[in-house]
Amino acid sequence: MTKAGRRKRGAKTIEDVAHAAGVSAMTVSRVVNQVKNVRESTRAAVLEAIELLNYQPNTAARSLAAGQATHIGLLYANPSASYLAQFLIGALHAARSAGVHLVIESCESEDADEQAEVTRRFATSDVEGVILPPPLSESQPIMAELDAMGIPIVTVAMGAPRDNSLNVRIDDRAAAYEMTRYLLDLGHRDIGFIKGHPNHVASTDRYAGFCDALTESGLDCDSAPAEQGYFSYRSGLTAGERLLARARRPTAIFASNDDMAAATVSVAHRLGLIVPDDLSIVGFDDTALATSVWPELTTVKQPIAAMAEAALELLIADLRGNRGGAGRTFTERVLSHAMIIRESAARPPGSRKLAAKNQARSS
Amino acid sequence: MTKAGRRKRGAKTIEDVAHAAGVSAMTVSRVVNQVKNVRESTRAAVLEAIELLNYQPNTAARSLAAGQATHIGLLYANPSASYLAQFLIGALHAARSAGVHLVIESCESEDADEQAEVTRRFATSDVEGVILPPPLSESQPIMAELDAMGIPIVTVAMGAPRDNSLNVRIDDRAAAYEMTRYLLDLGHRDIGFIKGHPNHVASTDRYAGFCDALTESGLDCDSAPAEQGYFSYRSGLTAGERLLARARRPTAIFASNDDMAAATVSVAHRLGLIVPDDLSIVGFDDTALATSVWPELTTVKQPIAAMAEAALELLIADLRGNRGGAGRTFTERVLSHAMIIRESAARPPGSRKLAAKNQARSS
DNA sequence: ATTTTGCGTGTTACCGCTAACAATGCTGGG
DNA sequence: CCCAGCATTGTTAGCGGTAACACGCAAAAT
Repeated sequence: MTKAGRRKRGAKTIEDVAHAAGVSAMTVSRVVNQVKNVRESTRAAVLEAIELLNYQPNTAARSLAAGQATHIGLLYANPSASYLAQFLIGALHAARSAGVHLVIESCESEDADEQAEVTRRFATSDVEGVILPPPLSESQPIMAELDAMGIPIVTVAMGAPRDNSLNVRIDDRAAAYEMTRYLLDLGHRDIGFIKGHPNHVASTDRYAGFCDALTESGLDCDSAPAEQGYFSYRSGLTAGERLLARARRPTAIFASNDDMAAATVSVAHRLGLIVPDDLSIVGFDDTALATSVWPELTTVKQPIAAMAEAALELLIADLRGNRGGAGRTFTERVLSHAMIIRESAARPPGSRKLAAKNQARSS
Repeated sequence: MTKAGRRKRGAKTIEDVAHAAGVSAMTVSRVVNQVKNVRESTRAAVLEAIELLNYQPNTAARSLAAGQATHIGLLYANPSASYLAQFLIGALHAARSAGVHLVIESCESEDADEQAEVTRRFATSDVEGVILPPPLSESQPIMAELDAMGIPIVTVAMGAPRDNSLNVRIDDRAAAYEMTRYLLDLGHRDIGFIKGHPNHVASTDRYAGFCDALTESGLDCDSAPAEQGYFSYRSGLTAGERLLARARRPTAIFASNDDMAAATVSVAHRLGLIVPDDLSIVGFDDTALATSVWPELTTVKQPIAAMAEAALELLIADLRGNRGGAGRTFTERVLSHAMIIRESAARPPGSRKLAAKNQARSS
């Protein structure tokens, strides 16, 4: 009677599985944790029992017994809301399968001292590793503080890898190259560019990719119209206005993220330009904003949730592996991006017939 | 030596605290869990020891021992990204203090059968309660499925409370009333309204609040220009266009959420109208979009994160309390909203002098 | 005065799982 | 044939808490 005393309704335990498979609990544990030294036939029997009973290990018991990491920190600072939402979803998903709690905290300040302060308070609680999504993945003060406390870090979308650290990113340069290539193939020759925040390495990479494509097509990148932006909608407004006020107006604009692309769409409309007939506009990130404006934005999709998952996996692997004491080494994971073609880009004005012809060809 | 064998670096245990306070571990547990029957002096001693050692209970051990809920489900369907981000942050925060894991899943389908299907799969995993933020908080199929499986639900921002359920919301009607009152006080008499999704009770409430204020000022609500929207940016575009195409153009527009307000701003700009000089536009929710458009939106702030926290707390309290077996009863929590005055609303055109005078008065 | 309450606290026995070690069985070398 | 050496599996002892119960003692009841 004590046996079922405090147990929850119907939850299967490792003991149930062990009994069903005719082995000991320890063996089941070994199978579940992919430890070697289990005979193939035994493993199969256990797996079958697990399947049969629909056994799901109790994460609380697991981390208690193993003394494993249980709290992973996530420090963020106002990226676009949709970026954050997707990132959180991915992180949460990974956290769940790893049986780990996510402790999230915001750090909005730009001031180095204050960032360090927030970080210290944060790290003093009980996080055993920290995930740093952009833009914090570029913050020196935060990383220095964490390093000093000996807390492992995994950065996301950081361009300048540090020694002895983990990083997850996409190939921004290649992605920007592809997008530019796409515009060039469409027939555009006057392509304007809105740069991202100068502190982000991703900004530089995207611009580099843009130039790669231009150069490849025999165009001079330095003479291509480019304006500085800061990844915000507001900055996109200004940059867009400048670009469209130029004597020789570009027929296409490539903004370094969707927020700035959306702002440019708004500017174009105010000027009475039809997108994409008079002007093509493309973005980067494929955040929710890309599909909420009209026309919907052609953009590059970053696998944000997947990146968050990868980051957490990397960190946990490091944490677990590191308990042995061996120093960890630099690890990076590059996930793949994807071009998302929607309605905001088309052939440049004056090439309609060509457009129609090609449309027919491609269908 | 076995004593410190598997223990993690420096983590304080309940035993440490007990020793420091000169009591047993059980007593510390009682203090931590706010159980009664602890003498005041003992409690103080324990609290002091906790403070001193900076003790933080191990959530894994706690939920293992108590057999408490460990996984709370969160089913969502594309609300605006910034709403979701904020909601997740709040939920995560509360989940952490409760030592509970959040299991989140999306359910985008509008189809009843499919919703039921997703819900069933979701609930079959091991969630012990489910949080339903809008718009899912209005979904009958999902709630019916969950009810059938005996899984407690807490809805957020649902207008039509069910028997035997938990709900968290703000007073949409009062908030909309206040906002309309604000526009009226500014001098507006022709105020257009963009309604929210007809399936949401919040939409009805907001419109009711709008009417309350109008009626109070002796205006007829039925003759006030109102267009149907669906909470999306796109629907705001259409509604905004219709409203501004009217023969008698409103001097102010109250959109039922920020997305639609932002869309209306965009339409106004396209028509060459200056906001707020020619036209005042206000929104609802205070999502990130409100501050990313220009001019920044005057809006109503929903305490989204706090609502998520409240929802989780309510659910957990129910879960814990319910283990006794007593049927749970209807509980609702209404959080307070706030008016956020920014730059998108001003006095109607033609009342500049009055505006200046009042400005002076109010400062 | 003795029993009854019941409050405040300690003891014991787990929760479900895994580290460390022990035991078992098998292979092959001396 | 015995035993080292290895692969495989079982046993024991917790991880850090909490439920349930036992216990001591003062105030209230008989």
